[in-house]
Amino acid sequence: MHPFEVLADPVRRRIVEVLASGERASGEVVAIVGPEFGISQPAVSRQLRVLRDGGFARVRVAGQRRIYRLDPEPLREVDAWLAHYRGFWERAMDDLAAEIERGDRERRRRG
Amino acid sequence: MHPFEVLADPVRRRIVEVLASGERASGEVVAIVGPEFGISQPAVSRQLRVLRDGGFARVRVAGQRRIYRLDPEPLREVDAWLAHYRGFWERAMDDLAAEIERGDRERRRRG
DNA sequence: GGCTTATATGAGCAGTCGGTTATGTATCGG
DNA sequence: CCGATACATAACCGACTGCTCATATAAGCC
Repeated sequence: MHPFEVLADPVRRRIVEVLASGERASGEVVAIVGPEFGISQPAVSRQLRVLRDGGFARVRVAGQRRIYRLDPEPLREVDAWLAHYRGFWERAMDDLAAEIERGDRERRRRG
Repeated sequence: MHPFEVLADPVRRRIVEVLASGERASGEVVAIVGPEFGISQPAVSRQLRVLRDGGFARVRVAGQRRIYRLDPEPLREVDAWLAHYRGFWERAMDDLAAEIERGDRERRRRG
């Protein structure tokens, strides 16, 4: 699954957010995210699986707990994809700035 | 539609790519993207609509043509979201570097 | 005006996604 | 061992996505 596809779901984005603050057991993620979205334990568990399969999360078994930890790799991929367009939008920003500048001059000229 | 949701589709990502290289008429986008994905004109047209609705593209009417131009705003949103995690993966990179460093010392020590 | 070109939209349909309930599989604790 | 706990998976289902073909809309050209 493509990273963007994984991040298309709000529950998964939220889980990424949660995991970014540190490792969490599956049950902890359920306790946080479940109520927020009004979804059940299996629903969260499946989203964790998608994150795993998508490379966003690693699991470690600790007794009866599964500890999830964020893997930054796919996020870096997204960043790399985005980097292609960074030049583009900075240029657009410059154009906008130039436009505003031009408008200011215009208004000043008119008084 | 959330930017990530818009970018979840490969056809739409490709169209963003195409538009990043400059304005294109709808028909030009169809001519490029259609064959690449083996999809019809209406299919491309509908993806252009999703990009429009998602704020990724602006249209200008020129006679019977519709000229599409990329709007960087949603891309910047994605970048902003990602920025929260940039620190996280840089830290992860440092950890990895430290790990490699440690491994190197280990190997050196063992000869 | 009537034909052609450019593009969008409607209707219909198969496939996928994400949810639910029910159940399976380990591990912990007495 | 056995019940409780933590988590994953199975089976099912409704909603949504993205495609197709057919058609609508509007401008360009003679």
